[in-house]
Amino acid sequence: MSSQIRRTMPLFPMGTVMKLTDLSARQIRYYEQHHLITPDRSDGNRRLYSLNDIDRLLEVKDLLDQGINMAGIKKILLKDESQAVQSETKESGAKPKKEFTDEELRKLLRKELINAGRFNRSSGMDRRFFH
Amino acid sequence: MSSQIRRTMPLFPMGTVMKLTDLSARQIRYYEQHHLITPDRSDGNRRLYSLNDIDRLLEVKDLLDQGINMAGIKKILLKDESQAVQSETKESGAKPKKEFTDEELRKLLRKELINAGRFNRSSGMDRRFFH
DNA sequence: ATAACATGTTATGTTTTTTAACATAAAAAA
DNA sequence: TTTTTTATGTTAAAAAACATAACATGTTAT
Repeated sequence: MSSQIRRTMPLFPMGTVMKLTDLSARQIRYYEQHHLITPDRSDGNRRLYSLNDIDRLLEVKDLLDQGINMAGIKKILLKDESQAVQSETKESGAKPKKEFTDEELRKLLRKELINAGRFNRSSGMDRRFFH
Repeated sequence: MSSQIRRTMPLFPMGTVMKLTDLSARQIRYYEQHHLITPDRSDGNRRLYSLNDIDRLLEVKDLLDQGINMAGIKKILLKDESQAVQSETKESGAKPKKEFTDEELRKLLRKELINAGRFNRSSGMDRRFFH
């Protein structure tokens, strides 16, 4: 339930996303224009990308590498979303939206960050090897 | 092996870290002054924090909340690191350091980002609910 | 009461990001 | 084969974020 919060949380600025995806800022904004991603904004209007956004960008990149053009990519990536909107609106009509305070979000995120990659830790090895 | 890369990778700028940890920029830099974290820098000298840095900051915060002062926190958090340095230097003396190209790092990270939180996905539900 | 601590505040300079426009090579359509 | 559309590069100006450093201040310990 709370798991989605992490992956949709606006965390990364443009510069980081460029490096993670190896896409240019121009490309990343272009894909946004085409509604393939919808990053959040900071108070100062800076784009902030989530892990889901990055996933999506990497999908776009893969598809482009396969020679598929924007039109095709949109069909592929945005098609089950229209369905999703339907099922979501249906559902959200049924149950009331659960809201979180900033504090609650922070706590959830903290737990999840601590757990993220936990499975990689063989009993504190990381602490030994990486200050 | 590659797992550490993710947690030590410089990803988050100050603003994000402030929100994730609920610490002030001043505090975060202060803890750095005391060597409790050692964030990387961007080309333009901006601090970039890793998941490990954030973990560490949250540890510091907890300890402070418990009334422990910097001196104590340093003892607690930096003590097994000196040991770590030993065992690390020992080991690194034995085996040659494995280096990665930017490209390799990107690929590793991509895989790990895709996997990060994978266990939260019940067969694409997220895609349905959180485009 | 004094000193040391932990953090806030302010000032100034630098880096990063944004938006918007213009440019262009390659692909698609005419 | 021209013409149009696509996908992306480049550039410029303004705004936001961040860096460092100095000074200020409420607490805690001596």
